[in-house]
Amino acid sequence: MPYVMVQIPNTPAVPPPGPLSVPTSADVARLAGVSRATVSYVLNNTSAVRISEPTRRRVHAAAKELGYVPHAAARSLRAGHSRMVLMPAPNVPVGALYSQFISELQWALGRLDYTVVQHGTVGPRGDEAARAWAELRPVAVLVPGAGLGPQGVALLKRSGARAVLTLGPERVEGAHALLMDHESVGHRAGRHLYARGRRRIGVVVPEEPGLEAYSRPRLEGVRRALRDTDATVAELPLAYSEESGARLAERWSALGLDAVFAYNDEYAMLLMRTLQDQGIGVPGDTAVIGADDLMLGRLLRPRLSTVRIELPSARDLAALVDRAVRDPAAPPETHELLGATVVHRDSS
Amino acid sequence: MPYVMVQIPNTPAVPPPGPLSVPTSADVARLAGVSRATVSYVLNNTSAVRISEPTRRRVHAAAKELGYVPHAAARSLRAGHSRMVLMPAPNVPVGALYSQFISELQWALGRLDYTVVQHGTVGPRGDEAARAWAELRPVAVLVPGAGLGPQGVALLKRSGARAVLTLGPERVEGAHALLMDHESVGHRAGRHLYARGRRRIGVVVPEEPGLEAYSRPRLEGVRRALRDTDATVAELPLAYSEESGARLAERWSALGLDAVFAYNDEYAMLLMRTLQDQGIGVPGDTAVIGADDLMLGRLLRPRLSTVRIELPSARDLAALVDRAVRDPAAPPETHELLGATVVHRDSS
DNA sequence: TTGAAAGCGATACCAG
DNA sequence: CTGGTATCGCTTTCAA
Repeated sequence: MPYVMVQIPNTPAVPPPGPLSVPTSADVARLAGVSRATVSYVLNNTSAVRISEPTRRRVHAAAKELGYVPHAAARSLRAGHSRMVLMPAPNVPVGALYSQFISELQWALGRLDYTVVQHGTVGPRGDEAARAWAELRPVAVLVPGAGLGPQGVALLKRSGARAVLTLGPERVEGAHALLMDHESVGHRAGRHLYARGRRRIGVVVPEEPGLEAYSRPRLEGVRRALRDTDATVAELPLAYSEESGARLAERWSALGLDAVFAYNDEYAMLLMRTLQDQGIGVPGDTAVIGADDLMLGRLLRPRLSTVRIELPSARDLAALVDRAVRDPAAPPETHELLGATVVHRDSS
Repeated sequence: MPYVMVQIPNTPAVPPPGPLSVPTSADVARLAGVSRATVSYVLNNTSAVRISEPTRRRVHAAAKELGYVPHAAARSLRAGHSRMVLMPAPNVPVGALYSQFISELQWALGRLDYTVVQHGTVGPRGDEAARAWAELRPVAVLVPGAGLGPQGVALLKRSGARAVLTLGPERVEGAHALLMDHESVGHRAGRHLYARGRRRIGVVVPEEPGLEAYSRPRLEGVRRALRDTDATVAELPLAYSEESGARLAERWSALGLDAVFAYNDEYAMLLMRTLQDQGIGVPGDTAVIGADDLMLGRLLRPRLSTVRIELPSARDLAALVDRAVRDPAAPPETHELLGATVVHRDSS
């Protein structure tokens, strides 16, 4: 004989024991002897509704006793929106400068009551990753670097993102752009070296994958600075290892360069060391300039010249995100962040 | 006369136009002329159900046309679980070593089909933050550093986390522990300096907030190494700036130290530079040893001695997370990650 | 092979 | 002041 399973709606005969099941607002309601609606009102301090003080206390007590934590997904499903700002987690080793910036940005957005999540993306292609990001229905997406194309932006917006901001070398259709003009970093370096009388100029290009987005524009910037001059530019692949540095230094006299822009301060330190070990004088034989203005550079001897990059203030950027979220219809803004300035020390 | 609003369930008279609303599976179903169930079957390749090829194609076409992206929150709400592994985003400037490790871990967990989310926490207190993490109902939580207490762990578990792992100086009740034994880092350094004949030993303690979790154990390790010997230990507060370094160096002869463990390689570089600028010989007058074995140290002259820290392999750690998730009932494991070894170069 | 419907957890209407 | 209930988007039995 077939039997029928009868499920009593919303009221299991025995409350499921212990840590086996996660407490819900219904559990809190049951324990407090009120309805789920009341629980919701109390825990969210809904001002449109007055709940008596004894009831409030019972609800709070019940919630604490059960260790109740609201379910963010359920809440935002119901609400139709969240306050999640999504950023892809960097998948290349990223400098101290940048991680610091991320931290500050998180803090600043937190002040505005946003929650920042960094999503660990598998593939390097932004437009595919955009799909994974869109599944989380973030209210805003902040994408550093290149890789996100117009269709990625469109996908995110169709999925409810009220603002998409890119932080990178070029504008992307439909997104607010914070142009980090790495080309101008190279340009400043090239102009500086030229002004110092150098004419045969090398540019370090890191061999580590994932840095092309920065190294290419920097190289192009140097090229542009020296176009229509009597100076020449040589591209110098270099991995961040002593061996690679030594190999480059050995070839140095054959290269006949009198100056080098070393991509950043860390590569500059590596190169300076290996040049000095080869008996090549800095800045006498070869001038060296880095970028990023790390503490590191000030500690080297000779002190390292560098191109300092002014990152946008985290608070300003957070405010921009907030404005964009509040007014999604506004046309995408473009901000030029050209804070590249040469800090001339002793190595150039 | 009162009027009644009749809402036709699930079938708005006019499909909402354009990008105003986010397409749902119901929209896909309507466009493809099938039911929502069928859409779900097709898009998830449900093997228990056979769907005719023409239907599949219609569904896929409709999904693509609408730019449909499934709603992760709704899905995991229904499913009752997610594959999200949550980590707090570091809120202190963290070394290159560590960011590299995070990247690899994300990749390794991605291979196991987990999604890693770094949550930007506001307060530094882990137990309060735990509540915010719990709202996201992650399947596992991976917490570096100290700050998460037993009640934080309990809260996360009650909220459905099948595994909580801490990556830090000490065990936490209820969580799997990967003990990063910073005390032994200090111990190795102290023993090394003692063996090299040094007796008046300084230990740099960074003044930057947030690093105490690491600097305290390292200091204690040195103390332990030198207990019951004729050596003395002096605590040296130092901020990561040239001025702070210079101030410390000026006091140096008054301090009468013949060796120093400089917290890590970066602080060691700072200190070495300011000592040398004061005419204090390294290692002649004062031996210096750092930690972390950064490239940086090999490029200094004298080459920097250091304590190398073996981080666990990201793949192993990912596998551990996976095991813990699969078998939440298993008792918490404790893994000692004592990979601290002295790399003796020229500065000590 | 496809469709109808229940329900995951939380919120906000409306009625009592 | 409080409770019932529809709803968000999706998956998954159960029926047809």
